[in-house]
Amino acid sequence: MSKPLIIQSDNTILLEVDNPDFEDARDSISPFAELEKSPEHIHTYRISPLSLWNAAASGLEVKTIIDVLAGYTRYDIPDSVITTIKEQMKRYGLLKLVLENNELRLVSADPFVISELLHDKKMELFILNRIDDSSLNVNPDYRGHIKQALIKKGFPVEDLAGYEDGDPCDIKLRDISLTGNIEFSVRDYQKSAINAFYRGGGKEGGSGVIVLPCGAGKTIVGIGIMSVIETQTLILVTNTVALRQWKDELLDKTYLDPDDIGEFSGAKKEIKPVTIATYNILTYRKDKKDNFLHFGLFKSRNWGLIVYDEVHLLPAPVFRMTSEIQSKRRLGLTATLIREDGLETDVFSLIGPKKYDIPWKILEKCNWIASAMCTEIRIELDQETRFQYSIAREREKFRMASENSRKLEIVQKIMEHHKDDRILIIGQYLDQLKALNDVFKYAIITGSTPVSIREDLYEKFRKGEITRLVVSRVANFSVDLPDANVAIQISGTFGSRQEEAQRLGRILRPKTGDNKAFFYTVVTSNSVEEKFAHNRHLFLAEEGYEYTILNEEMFNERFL
DNA sequence: GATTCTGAAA
DNA sequence: TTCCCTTCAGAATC
Repeated sequence: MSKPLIIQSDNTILLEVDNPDFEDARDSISPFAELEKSPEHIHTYRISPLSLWNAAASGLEVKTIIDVLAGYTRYDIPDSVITTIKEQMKRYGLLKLVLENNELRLVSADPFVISELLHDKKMELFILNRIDDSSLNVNPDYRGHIKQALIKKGFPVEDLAGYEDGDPCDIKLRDISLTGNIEFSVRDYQKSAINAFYRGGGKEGGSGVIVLPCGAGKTIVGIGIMSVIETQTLILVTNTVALRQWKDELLDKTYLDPDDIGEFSGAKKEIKPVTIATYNILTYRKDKKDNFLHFGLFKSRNWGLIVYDEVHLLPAPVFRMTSEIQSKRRLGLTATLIREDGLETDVFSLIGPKKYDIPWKILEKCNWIASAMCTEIRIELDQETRFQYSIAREREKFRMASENSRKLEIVQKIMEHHKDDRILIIGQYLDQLKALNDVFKYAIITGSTPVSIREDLYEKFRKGEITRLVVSRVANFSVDLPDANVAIQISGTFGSRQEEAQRLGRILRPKTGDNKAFFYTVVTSNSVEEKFAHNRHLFLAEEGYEYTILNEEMFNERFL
């Protein structure tokens, strides 16, 4: 039997999907390579510097990587690829930040690296003086900036300068959760994540990112880490619902007193030993020229740990603030390290390297999340719109294809097929959703739906009083959106992988019975939408999900 | 004092 | 390149 991998000298890896070893090979290479393309038969992965640095930081060794590649490759591994792996892996830790004699020092075993830095214009600002061949004394105020500058030069610094402990805070986990009275225990993979973060105890275990899918209990990991470090903690979240959730979970899973947990948002400005704040309020400015009004929150207490929830959404100004507080322990939590704005290296150097992740498929096997069947249905535009489309300007085409009115028929057929299921219909355009709702008269939730009505509908949906819910892009943000077992996507943003992950996450909470969920995407064929839809698949393919792609004829055969 | 509305920013 | 959602502060209203 031939092997599934072809490794090319441009550092790409071709992976054959129909090979019996496909799944094993995929899971083995994903810790150090990023998926780039995923059409039907051959997937393309890339071994990039960043993916190798993250791998090095999470403890993977060169030998392990080369053994994996050697085990699955069809032809010899090109020498240049082996060289790249060795070189880049070595780069992580080639420069280290350490604290010696109360001075912040950049040290390296390689004197040439040190002399290279001494002759670099950009580094002049940071370097105080040269100590010897292997170490430089640098300005501690620029700890974050130094790491940012060096990673751009291709040197991911290993930061061993240690952390300030922060004021202590008694955070103990309960054995039994308050609500529901169920015995509460941290799952094995959550324990591994906590240990990975705290590896090395003090110095190494100070900062980094933990990657877990939606619904896998990132909050629990965060709380677990808080209970290990036991220090006053600042938690940053994306919105007020998440804020409320963190608070509820903290009260439910730890012995913290409600008086010890503060809420820092538009509504309240409390600062307590554990404080939860929104990104939004931190980046608030009266005027573009103003300073950030609430920047002081970072320094208002002697925090020992800063938690960044949904680190892939971290706004740029918060990065800037973060570079000022590199002596604080930092934990990033996310479902995907992918940022559409390419700030991945900033996450690496300012929050920290990836410390732990686990493929979704493995959680699925253990039934921690539901298994999902993904189907994409491609349909034509009707004759009239097709003509309009052909003469439309490029920028209007995407919207026309997205709002293809024939999508309604397909939605209807899918819903008939899933008569007894709980269905979310997710779309991007309000006009489209309203048009759909004029026909079906289901409950609809958009940004302008008041919170009280949202909660009422969520509640009814949870109880099963209503089984269909039409939602706009609120589906991407709203944390309290109830779980369903079928999602139908009728339009989406320009190829956002994140969005796809988020929306699939909506149906992944474990189900009673056979633990199955269904994810449908309806796309206009031969249009720009098709191209973008393809890009969205990338992330999911990386996590091992397959898409069945049906044209209208095939769809009708299966669904009638 | 609490709620709801508004517009701006991202 | 889009459109949309969210959040904030401050004003208006109860």
